[in-house]
Amino acid sequence: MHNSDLKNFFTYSFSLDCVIFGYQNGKIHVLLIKRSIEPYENYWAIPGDLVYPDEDLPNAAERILFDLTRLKNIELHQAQTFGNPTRHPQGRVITNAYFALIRIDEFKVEASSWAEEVQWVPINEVTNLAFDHNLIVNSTYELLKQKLTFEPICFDLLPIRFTLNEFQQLYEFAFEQEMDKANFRKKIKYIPLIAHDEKQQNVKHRPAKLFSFNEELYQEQVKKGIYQFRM
Amino acid sequence: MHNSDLKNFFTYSFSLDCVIFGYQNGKIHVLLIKRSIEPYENYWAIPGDLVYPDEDLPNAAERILFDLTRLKNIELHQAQTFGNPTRHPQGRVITNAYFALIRIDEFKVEASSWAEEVQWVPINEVTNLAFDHNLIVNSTYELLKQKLTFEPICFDLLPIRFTLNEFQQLYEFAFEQEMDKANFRKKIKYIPLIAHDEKQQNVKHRPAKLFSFNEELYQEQVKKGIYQFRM
DNA sequence: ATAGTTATTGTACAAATAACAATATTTAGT
DNA sequence: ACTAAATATTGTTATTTGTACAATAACTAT
Repeated sequence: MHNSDLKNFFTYSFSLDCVIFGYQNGKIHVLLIKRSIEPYENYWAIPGDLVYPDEDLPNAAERILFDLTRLKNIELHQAQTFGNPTRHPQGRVITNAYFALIRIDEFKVEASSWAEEVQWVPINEVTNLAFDHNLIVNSTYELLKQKLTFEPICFDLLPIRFTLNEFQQLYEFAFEQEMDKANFRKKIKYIPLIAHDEKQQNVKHRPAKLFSFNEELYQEQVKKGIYQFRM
Repeated sequence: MHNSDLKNFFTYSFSLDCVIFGYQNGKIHVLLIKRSIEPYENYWAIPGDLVYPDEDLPNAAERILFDLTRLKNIELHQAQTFGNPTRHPQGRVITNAYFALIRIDEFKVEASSWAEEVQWVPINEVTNLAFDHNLIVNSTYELLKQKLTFEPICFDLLPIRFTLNEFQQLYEFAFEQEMDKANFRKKIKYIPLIAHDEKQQNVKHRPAKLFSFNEELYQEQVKKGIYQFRM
C-alpha cells in the first residue's frame, strides 16, 4: 500500500487494557472495574481506555491504570494484542493487553473516573465481562502461567516475606497440581532466598520461618550465567 | 474517556509486520524485502503493511505476507506490538509483529508489489533495517528462542525428514552452546519421533538415519498429559 | 506435661545428566 | 577385498536430581 493512501487508514482506534493479578487466600485474583458508561454500562471489565495519539504504550498503560484505579508505581508488562474487527460495538478498536503482578494488600485500589467500583475477583470465578475481556483475561492468565515457569515473577505476587508453604501453594494453584512438601524444598534449593529469623504470626501451630527473594543475588547469578530460574 | 471523544482518536494507523524464520546451512535466517517506496526507500525491511479497517489480524498477516513475498499457506503466530510514537516518520503507526517458521526450500519466495527484492539473511548478519525493524526482529528472535524450549516448533524449521545431528545443530545454533552428541540423544528420548529406513544421501561418510516428528502421537500424549515438551 | 498440628529434615530408590569411551557403518583410496 | 578416515550410534560410569515416603522438631492449646 502506498504512502498516499495512508490517510484512508486513520479510521480506527487503539486502546490498552490492563490485567492486574494479585494473590490472596491461596488464589490468584484479577482486578475488575464496573463501567459507568456506554458501551457495556454496568458491566464488569478490566481497566482500559484509548491510547493518546502521541503517547507511548508503557506510558498509556500507567496513565490508564491510574485514572481508573489510582494504582501507580507498578511494573507493567506487554501481553497480547486483540484486533477482532467486531470486538468493539462502536467501531474498529484494536487493543493491546498489559499485565502486572502486585501484592494486593500493599496497594490501595480506588474506583475513579468512569470506573464506578473496583473489585478483586479470583481468576476462576470471573463471570461475563464487557467486550472480549474474558478472552483477554484468559489469554493473559495463560501467559502468566508460562512465565511462572521460567521467570521469578512469583515473588511479585507473594508477600515480601513468605513461608515456603505459601510459595508452594502459589504454584499448586497455578499449575492445578499438588506437590510433595519435602521435594518442593529440594526443587527450589538454588533459588536465591534469604532466610530470616522472623517467624509466622498468629497461627495455632508451629509457625513457619519467613523467607524473601534475594533479587540482587539472583541478578548477579543470571549475569554470570550460573543460574537460570526454572520450575 | 467518554465515547463522544472517540472520534478524536481516529488519527493514527495500525500496521502488521511479519518476521519469517527459516533454517539453512546450520543457521536461522530471516526473510527481508527491499522497499521500493518512501519512507525508507531502498532500505531492507521485514514485510509489513497497514491493516485494513475491517480486517482481522490473522487475515491481515496472511494478505500482507502474500502481497509482498507470494508466500501462502503458512502458519503465522502473534508476537509483540510496537507503539513508539516516533517509530514511523509520517505519523503514528502502531505495529503488531507476527512470525512464522518455514522450511526455506519448501517455499518459493518472490518479490511483489512494492517489494523490489526478497532475501534470506542469517539472523546474526542482519544489518541496518528500515523503521524499528531491527528491534522487531531481535525481540521476535528472543521470543522464538523461548518458544523453542517448551514447544516442538523446531520441527517447522527442520526438513520433514532430518538427522539427529541436524536436530542437535539447530539447538546449538539457537542457544549458542555445544552439546554432547550421546547426551543429546538421551535428552530427546521421549520426543515422539518416527525412525525411517531411509538414510542421508550424498555424504562422504557413514550416512545418518532419517527421522521425522510424530505430530499425531505428540498431540495424543499431550492431551493425555503423559508428555510435555521441554528442552 | 500432653495431644494436636504443622514445619522441617532424612532416607532409599529410580531416573536424568554429564563426561567420556567404545563400537558400528559407511565412503574413498589402494 | 582391504584399510584408513570420517562420522553415526551405543555403552559405561559417576554424579546429580526426582520421587515417595518416613522420621523428627517446634510450636499452640488445653
